[in-house]
Amino acid sequence: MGVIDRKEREKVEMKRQILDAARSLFLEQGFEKTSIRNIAEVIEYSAGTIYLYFKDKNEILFALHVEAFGTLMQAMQIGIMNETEPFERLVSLGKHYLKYAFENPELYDLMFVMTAPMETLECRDEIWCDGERAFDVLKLVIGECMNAGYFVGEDNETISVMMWSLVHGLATLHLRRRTMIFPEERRVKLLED
Amino acid sequence: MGVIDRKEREKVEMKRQILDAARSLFLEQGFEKTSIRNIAEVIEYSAGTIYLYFKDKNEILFALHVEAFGTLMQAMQIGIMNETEPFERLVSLGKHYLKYAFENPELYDLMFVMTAPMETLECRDEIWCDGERAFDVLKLVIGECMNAGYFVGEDNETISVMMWSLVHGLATLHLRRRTMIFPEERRVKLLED
DNA sequence: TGCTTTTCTGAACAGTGTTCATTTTATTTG
DNA sequence: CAAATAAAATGAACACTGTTCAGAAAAGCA
Repeated sequence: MGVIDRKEREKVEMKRQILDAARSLFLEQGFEKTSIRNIAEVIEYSAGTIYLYFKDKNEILFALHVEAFGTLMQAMQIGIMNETEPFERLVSLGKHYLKYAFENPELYDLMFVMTAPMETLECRDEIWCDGERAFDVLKLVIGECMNAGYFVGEDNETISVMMWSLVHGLATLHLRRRTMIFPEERRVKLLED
Repeated sequence: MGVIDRKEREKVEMKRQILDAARSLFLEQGFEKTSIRNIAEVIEYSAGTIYLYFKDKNEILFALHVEAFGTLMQAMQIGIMNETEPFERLVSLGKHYLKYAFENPELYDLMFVMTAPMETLECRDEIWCDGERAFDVLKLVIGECMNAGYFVGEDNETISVMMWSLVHGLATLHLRRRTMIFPEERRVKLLED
């Protein structure tokens, strides 16, 4: 029965097609302004067909959310690999995080800002375990820094929250305002001592 | 002609009624899920009537946005009044900012997160001048701190952006996740040295 | 009282997410 | 190969959305 294997492949390929079209449209004109019919038109199917592959418009968003977290994690991993000295690692991690946010502003939005349509869904818990894994990476790097004598007398988790807050705040403020003209990089270096 | 004065009063009162109903519904079920007909039903008028007082659903959101910034500014002013020593002022400012964000989570969202429906409008510039005034307050307080010898060798604007990023990040992360269980206050104190 | 202006309504339009009976297409069986 | 069965795709339909606008109702003025 090679047929059922092929069917399976066709199914995931169809999902891919839908997700690609959806991402492109979401990032181009936003989630709310993109209709199922729009997506259907792009992939040249009828609107109803999409509901054979995703039960919801929200489920499409959710799938894209998971993907986006995957690529962010990848970017963070690269940030870690590049440096060996603990503190430099932290700086590199921050830089790559911001780089990702600035290069994929709409995706970043989709990950951290657009909770609104999600919280209707019951996925609220599972959706953030990706986020927590990213947070674990940060805690790990900061742990190294503490071992190297950097944040003396402070709690790891506290420092991690601080760091993430700082960088996340930097990201969202930048994405929503011009406030800082260009030198994002210098800031990352200046901030810790 | 006291009549036209009364008409004017009735007009602003009607606007108030609409805004109150809209705020309540927005904060309760979200912007997108609230329809003009919902608002109309609450104030016991027909849907069309609302368009005699606001040209858009977005304009209603905009009006609420302005109001929310007003109350935030108020909260910040109180934060400043309470302390005289520059650094304690900064801490108090941060605390009151966070307090406001945590006590009015949906309003905070409305101010800083829900840009999505706004950016369609041309108001992008005027809408943020409120935000910049709040930022000016921060710069002022930080300026005092620098005079008192706190952030040596750093740029005022840079520090201000850092501070705001940190606090804003803290706010949004907290509003979107449980991550930090309770001790938000201690953090504000720990962070600067 | 009539006449004018303001306020309000409710039907209409084009769009939305979603469902489902029906038709088209693909696979398996005789 | 043809008939029967299973799978996939359609498009009409439903209840909703924001928004507009001709006409009805109310209020102000002479």
